[in-house]
Amino acid sequence: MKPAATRPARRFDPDRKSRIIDAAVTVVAEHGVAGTTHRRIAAVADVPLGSLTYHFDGLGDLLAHAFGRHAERMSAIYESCFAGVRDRAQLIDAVTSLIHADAEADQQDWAVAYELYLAALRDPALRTVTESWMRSSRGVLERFVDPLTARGLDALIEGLVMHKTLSTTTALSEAEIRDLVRRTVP
Amino acid sequence: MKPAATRPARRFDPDRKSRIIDAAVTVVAEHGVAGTTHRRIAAVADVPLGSLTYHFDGLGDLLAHAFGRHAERMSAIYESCFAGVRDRAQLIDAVTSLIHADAEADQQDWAVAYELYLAALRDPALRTVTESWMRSSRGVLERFVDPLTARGLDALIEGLVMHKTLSTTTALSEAEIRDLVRRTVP
DNA sequence: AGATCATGTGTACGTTCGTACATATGATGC
DNA sequence: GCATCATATGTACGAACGTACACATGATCT
Repeated sequence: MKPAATRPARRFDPDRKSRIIDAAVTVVAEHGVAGTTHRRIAAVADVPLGSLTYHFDGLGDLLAHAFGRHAERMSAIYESCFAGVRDRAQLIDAVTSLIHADAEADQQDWAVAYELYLAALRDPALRTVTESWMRSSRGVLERFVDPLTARGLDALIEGLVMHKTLSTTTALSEAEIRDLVRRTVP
Repeated sequence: MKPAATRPARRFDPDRKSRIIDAAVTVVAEHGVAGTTHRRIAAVADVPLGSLTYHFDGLGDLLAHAFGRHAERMSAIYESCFAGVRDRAQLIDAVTSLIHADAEADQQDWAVAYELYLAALRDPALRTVTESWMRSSRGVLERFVDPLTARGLDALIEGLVMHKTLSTTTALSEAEIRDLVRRTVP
């Protein structure tokens, strides 16, 4: 008989490493990079503490993986958001809905993105992640508009979402957002 | 005779509290909120460790003061940047130079601002600081344009500066920035 | 079935943190 | 000049952190 109830002894958990990365993203979303610790991630992923240092080369390495995964997910969201765009009007609609949060990206997703930006500002090892994410999002926009307009749209999205996320009082209406978006698209 | 050279015994330092706040801003700029500790601030301000808990009600209180001071300084920069603006062309020039970092705000100032945004996202006590700072910067712009345009400009500034701060590779030229700014100003 | 060994985990260590508090200090009233 | 007390500071403590490592575990091979 097994030594029942003494040890869960959960072994052979094939996508444990992947689950740890997801847990790390969750913890960053909830507590920020500053509040992200091995122990919290382990608790969310439901794995022992030692499992983190076993699979990853320290907390920095784990954070890099987490941000990388988040960037991939955000890229996918961008991709699907602009998938059916055919003309200028549809592009404006897509950007507007992305900002107005009718799209798939919620408040927490953007919060993680901002955490990444700030972390990358101080940790050069994360620059590759931000660079590739920016290139990806800009690349999607460049299918429809010239590079400069793409930069402008990217910045406008970032800025409006950030203000929307922070400002508790007065949110911009969808019509107002569309108005602003339309101005930057020639 | 005094017990020379044993104790500096620096007492009655009238603007010590203010100096501690400045030191806190410096530490946040260099190490981020995550790397901001009592001990580091004390070292920069050149005061004993106990002085921080004496003058402030914990680290959170000190951070709030630091962010408040930074917001004031940024408001002053905005103010002086738009002081001589008379017409649309001058407004566009002012915004462009603010983004292009010919203005007084340097990279570190913006970094602190982003730290504040992120911290406020999780700490409601900091919301008052961000709210007043946003109201202030928006108020300056609203002297020249309608409220919606002010929001758009504010977001564009934030987004472009953020991308500029992060992206190491390709920076936008001043002419390109001016082009984008001109589009959002009707 | 039993020996073997790569794979995985519990625990303990050294460090650093925020904070509290007993004590030192010097300005002030007598 | 001396006692007094608000002001300021050095130090110590408990908690939480990242990380390392000795040991348990079960798949694999003979």
